[in-house]
Formats: sequence, structure tokens, C-alpha cells
Amino acid sequence: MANKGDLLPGTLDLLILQTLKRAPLHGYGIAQSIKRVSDDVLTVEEGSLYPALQRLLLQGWVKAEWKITETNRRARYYTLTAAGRKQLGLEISKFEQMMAAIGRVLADAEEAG
Amino acid sequence: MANKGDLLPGTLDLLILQTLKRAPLHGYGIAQSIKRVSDDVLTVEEGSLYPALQRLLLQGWVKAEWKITETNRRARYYTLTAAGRKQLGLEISKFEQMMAAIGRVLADAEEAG
DNA sequence: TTTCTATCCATAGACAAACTATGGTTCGGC
DNA sequence: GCCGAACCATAGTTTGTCTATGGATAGAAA
Repeated sequence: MANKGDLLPGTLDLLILQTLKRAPLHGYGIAQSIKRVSDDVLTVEEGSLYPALQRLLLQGWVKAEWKITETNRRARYYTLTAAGRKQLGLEISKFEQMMAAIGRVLADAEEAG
Repeated sequence: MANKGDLLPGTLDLLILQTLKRAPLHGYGIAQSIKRVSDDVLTVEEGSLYPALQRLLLQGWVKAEWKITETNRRARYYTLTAAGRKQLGLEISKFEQMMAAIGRVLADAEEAG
């Protein structure tokens, strides 16, 4: 019950920014990409994705522009800004630090106080 | 801004259960242990800890009893139940699966659709 | 003996993030 | 003409964590 959802809370912005680092993408494509690259483990619901993109826009970490997709549709393409690239670096290092710390707790078998 | 807090959301139950797997402990001791073992990276606030312990009690994953500490104080000791041990296993494997998936996204440099 | 710090418990309210549910448009296949 | 997939987006709920409180007691320091 600690997490019933489709992804680890607190990692969505990280995943989006990282995905956009590869190439600009529209929302739907971002969700597809994360799902595909993670082998269907991580599913980003639209109700999570679009609010997240709004946050990222407000922070100035991504910018958006309307374009036409290869399949001839209107779509909003999001691009990582310089600030977003910097932020991504910060989030990755913070994330890795946390992972290392959690790893220490999980690895900790026995120890005297 | 993805996470301003002291730990990764969704990992608290996991950390508590794992800590109790080593030995029964009171709330204060759980927080100290996590902080110490994680080299001060993970700090569990009391306002997060006690609600979490209530959740775990309700789920039947831990049980509690009042005892006297080594320092001669009243304290509620929490013990992992059999169900809790099972749950811990589940949460660890789910967590590791997520970590692997996030790792794939972060490692993904370039790829054609 | 008063005071302070550390040890311990616990809850209420605020806040942010993610989910459910919903509603809409357009393209292409049937 | 219909339907599914590709796209956008928001409102409202839920859940988890944090902030802010509040209280009690042991032991050290003053």
C-alpha cells in the first residue's frame, strides 16, 4: 500500500526532463516513450502528465510550441531549456544520493548501535 | 521542486519495515536508525513517522507493545509480524523493479522509435 | 532545585503530487 | 458513418509527507 500507483512518487519530473533531453516531444509521446523504455513498468497517466508539464513550463524548465506531427496532427511539442537541463542534473544527483542512502538501509543486515 | 522533502515519497513504509526487520524498536529509535544508517541523508520527521506507524499497525504489518527502554523510559516497541515480513519482501521487489525501470530511462541515451 | 536538553509519544492542518474520471478534437481504417 | 487511436486538458479526490503543536519524563548541568 506504500505505493499503489504506476510510478514512484517524486520521480515524474525527473523522468519527463530526462525523456525530453533526448529530443523534443509532445505529451502523448512522452508518456509512450517512458512506458516503452521502461519495458511497461512505468505508466504515466495523462492526469499526472499534463499537470506536471504545466509545472515544468511555469518553472521555465521546458518550453512548448504547437506543431504538426508526422501523422498530420496538431500537437504541443515540449523542449528542454538550458535551465531545465541544469535542473535535470540536480534532480539526477539528488535521486542518486537518495538511492544510495536507501540502498544502505536495505543492505544493513545487523549492527550494534 | 520535484521533491523538497527529507526522503523519497513512497519509500517510508519500506524503510520502516526494513528497520524493524533487524530488531523491534520504538518510534524514536526507528527514526534515529534510518538517519544513522543512511549517513544522515534520510531524515524521518515525527509527523511522518507516527502516521506511517499507524498505517502499518492497521494493516497488521507491525504490532506494538509498551515497554521500558534501556534508559528507563516508557516507549512503544514495534515488531514486524509475519504479514509484515511478507509485505516487506513485496515492497522490496516492487521497489527494485521500479529502480531498474527508472535506471533504464536514465541510461537511455539515444534510440530510434 | 530549577532549568535545560534529549528522549519519547501523538495529532491536526497544510500542502503537493499523483490518480480517477471526464470531456473534447481529429485522423484513418472499416 | 462509426470507432479506435492519437492528441489535448481540467476538476476533484486521495494519499503521503511536512510543519507546527502539544505533552511527558529522565538525567545532566547550573
